[in-house]
Amino acid sequence: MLMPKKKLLREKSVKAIKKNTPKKIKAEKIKEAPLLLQTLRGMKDVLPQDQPYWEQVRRVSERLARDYGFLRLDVPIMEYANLFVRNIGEGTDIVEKEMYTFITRGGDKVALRPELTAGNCRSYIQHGMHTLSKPVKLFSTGPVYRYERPQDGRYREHHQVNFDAFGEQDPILDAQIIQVAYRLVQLLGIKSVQIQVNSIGCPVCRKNYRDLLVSYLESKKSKLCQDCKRRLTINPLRVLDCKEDKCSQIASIAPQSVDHLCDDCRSHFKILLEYLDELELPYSINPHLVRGLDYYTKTVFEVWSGEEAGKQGALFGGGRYDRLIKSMGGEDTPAIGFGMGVERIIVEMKRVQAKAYKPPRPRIFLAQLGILAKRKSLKLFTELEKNGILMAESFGRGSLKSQLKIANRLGAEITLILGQKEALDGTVIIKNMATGAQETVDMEKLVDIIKKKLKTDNVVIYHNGECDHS
RNA sequence: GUGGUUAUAGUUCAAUGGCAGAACACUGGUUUGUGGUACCAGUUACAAGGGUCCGAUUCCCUUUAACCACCCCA
Repeated sequence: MLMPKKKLLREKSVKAIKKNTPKKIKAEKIKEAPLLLQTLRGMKDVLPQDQPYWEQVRRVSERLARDYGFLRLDVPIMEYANLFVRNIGEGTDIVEKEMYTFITRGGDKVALRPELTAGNCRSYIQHGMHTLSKPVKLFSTGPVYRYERPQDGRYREHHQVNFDAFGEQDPILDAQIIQVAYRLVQLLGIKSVQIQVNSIGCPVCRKNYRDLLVSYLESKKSKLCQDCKRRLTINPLRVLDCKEDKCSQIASIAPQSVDHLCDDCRSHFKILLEYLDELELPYSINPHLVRGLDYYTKTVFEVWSGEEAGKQGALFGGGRYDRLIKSMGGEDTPAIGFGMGVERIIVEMKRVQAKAYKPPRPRIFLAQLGILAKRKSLKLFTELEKNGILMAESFGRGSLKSQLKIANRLGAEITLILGQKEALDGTVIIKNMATGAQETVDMEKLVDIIKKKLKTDNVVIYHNGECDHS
């Protein structure tokens, strides 16, 4: 029942136009920016001072992707809106009120992606990746967009790191994905975490369970909070992780999904737990763990910070989505994956004082004095750079004093001084910043001498940042 | 989307219904081509708009934004 790709795509675009013409925004509601010098609400600049954390996340996740055989996939940040509406679920808040949806000049109803999985699946089908040897493991990372009220670590534009594996239903893949998630936080320096797992079953046993749960909750309906009364019809599973005391009490004695799985799902879950035991992961079964997106089946999991599953929320999570590819019009392909929010994990890294990436720092400062020297210094810098010697400079500054001040602040071990006299003689002064000793050397021999000095001083040229891969 | 707290310099914080202050940071200087400390000097702010008032950064309203709790999720 594989629909022709072109037809599938065209059908979507036509639907997209017909369905849901955009609600007209009243003219007076359209706001011009009061201040141009301000980021949009919920959007954030990643400043140089925060880059070490971002770089750490990039390095660690790319390394894990490589080590566990995940190939990188990048897909556009925009897709037909219906790709998300249909696959994430029409009733979910994400598509109902949080998507950035708009009509293009060409009349296509499109959306900025609110998550990565749907686009990855689209790409998987569109490019016939089912012909690759299974499992097809994909790593993706990039911005996603949700129009919601911002808070610390939660933005309208945030970045996710995603690991997905397609085409393998063996629970060993579930275990491996969870292991990757665990390794990821470990390598990021968040040592104290707990993994919670649950199984919400396949569509069949899930529906049976859901009916059971609803009838149970109906009997207690009067005691539920307002939100949960609403959830009861929209997404009853969500009642299970309501934080209201009265609801969680009711939830605590509610029927549990793990007790009502079909044979296949139960054995899948049982084998997964055996693998997790074998991996010695700090996991626990949380029968109240349900995830917000409609496409999940069987295994769902979350990574929590701290030893106890206390008040703190999940850092990130994921699960199995065995039906998604097929429902999108692809071959029946089981899949599992997880997504991690970068901003949120960085908040946690800072909280636990995790190590961030330290870029290589220049050990040498190049100072110049006088018009001729200034002119020559530009080229000298390049000559040294070509030889792999990393330097700092402050060409715009005039006085030697201020340049040495900078050199000192940057912690340079050596300052090269090129003055008027040296520029004429074809020499350079090498000044040891620790001792203050100076020597004048021939410009020709400079590269060799520097290299030698850096070596004997036990300084590695281009020494690598301290990205701990223990 | 709901409720709450907040908004003063690049940063962290003061004070005040009547000329807005510190620390750190930044720039320069303390003689002519030499850094860390010290000293001196300088740049930079009342989020935006309206109202009350002789006068508002201060009181009130609106907007915008940040943060917190919901909601939801990463």
